[in-house]
Amino acid sequence: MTVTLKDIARQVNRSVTTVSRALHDYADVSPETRALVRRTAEQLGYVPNVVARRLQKQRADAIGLILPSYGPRLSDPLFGDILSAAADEITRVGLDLLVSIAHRPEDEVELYYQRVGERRVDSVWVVHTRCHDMRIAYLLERHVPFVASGRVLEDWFFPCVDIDYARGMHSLVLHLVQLGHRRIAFAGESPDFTFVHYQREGFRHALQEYSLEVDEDLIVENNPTQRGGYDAAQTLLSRRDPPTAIIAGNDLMALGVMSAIQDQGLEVGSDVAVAGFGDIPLAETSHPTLTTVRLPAHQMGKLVGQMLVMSARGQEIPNPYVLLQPALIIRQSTDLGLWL
Amino acid sequence: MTVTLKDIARQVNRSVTTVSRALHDYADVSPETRALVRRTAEQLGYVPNVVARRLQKQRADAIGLILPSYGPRLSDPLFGDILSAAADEITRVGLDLLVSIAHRPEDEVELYYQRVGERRVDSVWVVHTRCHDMRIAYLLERHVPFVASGRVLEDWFFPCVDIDYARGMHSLVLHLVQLGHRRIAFAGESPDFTFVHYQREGFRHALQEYSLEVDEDLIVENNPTQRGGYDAAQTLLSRRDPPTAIIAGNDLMALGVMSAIQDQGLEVGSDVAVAGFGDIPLAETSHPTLTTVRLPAHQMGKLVGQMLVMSARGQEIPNPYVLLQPALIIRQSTDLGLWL
DNA sequence: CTTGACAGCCAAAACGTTTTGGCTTATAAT
DNA sequence: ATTATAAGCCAAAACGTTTTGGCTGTCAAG
Repeated sequence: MTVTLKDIARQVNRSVTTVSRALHDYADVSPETRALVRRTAEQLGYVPNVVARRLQKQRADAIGLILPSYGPRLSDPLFGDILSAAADEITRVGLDLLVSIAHRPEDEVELYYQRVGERRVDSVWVVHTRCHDMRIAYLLERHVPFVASGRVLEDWFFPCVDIDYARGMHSLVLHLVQLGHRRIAFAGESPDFTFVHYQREGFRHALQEYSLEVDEDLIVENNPTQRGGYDAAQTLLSRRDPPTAIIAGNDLMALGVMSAIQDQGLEVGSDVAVAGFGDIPLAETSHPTLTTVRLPAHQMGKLVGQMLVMSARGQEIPNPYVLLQPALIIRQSTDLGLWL
Repeated sequence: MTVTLKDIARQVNRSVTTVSRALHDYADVSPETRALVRRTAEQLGYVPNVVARRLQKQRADAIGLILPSYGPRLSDPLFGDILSAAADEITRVGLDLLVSIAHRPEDEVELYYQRVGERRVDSVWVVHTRCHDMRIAYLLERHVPFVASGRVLEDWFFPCVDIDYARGMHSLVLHLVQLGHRRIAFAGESPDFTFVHYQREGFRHALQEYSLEVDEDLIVENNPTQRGGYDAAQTLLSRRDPPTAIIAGNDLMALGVMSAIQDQGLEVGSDVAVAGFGDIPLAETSHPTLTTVRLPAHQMGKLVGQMLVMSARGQEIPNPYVLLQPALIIRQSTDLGLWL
């Protein structure tokens, strides 16, 4: 049925050893034999059995990704881009990318342990880090190779790619300050997540740098959805001294913020400025178009993928700590002059 | 370093055979031995090596998904739901889900062959079928086990889950006809895709059923994005006898259609009715909210996952052809009376 | 006392690769 | 004529598991 090295060996009257070595271009195989083996393998339709190879080589040739079903949605446009870029780098070199779903945080850590213990994967990819991430503590403790997309606050050493949210926030605040805004709000996800922490930190620092008072009541938390943005904006706008600008933790929230403003009979851009993070496709086509911080998703995925490959091969990662820079994209939601 | 059956065997003074059989609850192991083995395995932290097991059992215990990077975006909200539901069913029973990325259609078929040939996977998942799908022809010809989400037009027999787009379209047209619409347009993706074919077919049939003329000029094709919907709507509205209702092939396109209508100074719902397919979260929060055909994404993923598991195990699939029914969700974009 | 059944155990083979260490044979150097 | 070198090949072991077929001893039935 399925063709093995043994079949080729029988056909060409050589040993399995020689056939294997011929296919791997070892020097101790004569050119004639090599050619013969090659030809026969081709003709018989030989395909190496990766499972056998893995057993012998004691490597899984695979990378694990455990997706929290409760956490970052697969449908997040940016995450989709990151994932496909990383998957590309991983499969390009013949490794597999295994995707599992975890329903509860406890399951998640358990799954990491299983996957690595069972030798299903050589390295794992940790996404959506928290400030104090027990997954990372666990993996470090067990010496499991991994790469994280996202930092932690602890001073631990591990390969990690992240985006400089603080700086993105800084340029956003500067932009708003230059437009004359003095009361700026931030509505983001739970600050347990590292990126939200850095968004908040960048927010506070920037305000201070421009000598604005940091009003903690203008920093609110909600779900990372349109609904969450909508609700957060309603809360903010119903205060007796509402903000004149609202920065949302992601673009979907920003769209929700815009809806809330419009539902209150106010105009986005003139009455209240709005900005988001991400630059998803919708940001460009919303009404008004959305000012946002463009996150280099593809680049991030590509880098993570490359680092995961090195990690899985047990190679040293030359540059294990990368911080990517985002770009400010100014559109109508903060600058009405951009109305066509 | 890593604990194997041999280590346990040495420790408990039994053979590897007995240890293996003890752990698998074979009857020819005494209760005492079984308990001893269990305890020792636990204490030593034994985790079975799945690669060795796979080699012996001649199964990959894995399912392959090859995602066209050019085709259905991972970021499609519905696809994300389908994927996570399917991944859940697959990983729940200990199988792996392997994700690869294909950049060109040719690569894709090649990847299928490789993955199966190399014994990386036992079965594959074909998504986003075309009316005449060369992947399916190929897999059938080579007797590769697979499950498709989506039908083909040929009368081939293979396990497949799909959604009854024609019926969804039918209920949408009925809804619009009841509201008095006589000139209804459809803007969808390329009819090469099976689901678009059935959307169009359902569209034509429904019009005929309600004795409306089928104007082929009102059936247009564009990209499955907001931009595509926007452009399609502009084309349709610039005709000398424009439609009074536009059905879009998916919700993102429908949002684009709404933008185009609004940009022309018309009102969505009163001047032109709009409807979509999918019921993504945005549909509920857009202005106006979007009438749409809700597609049972989670259910679909779950079913596909279960069928893939059976397929990978070489089991007979009891019900290999399932057609799921969608539900019409009426909102403001077709029925202004629903404005709050 | 013999026979059969059964409980409990295990050696060995198998899955398909890669690697190790050596074995020939031929050629070149002494 | 011997010795060293190299080219070309291969048997066997290893990776960790499961399965096959058989072995030994005990006990009950005849």
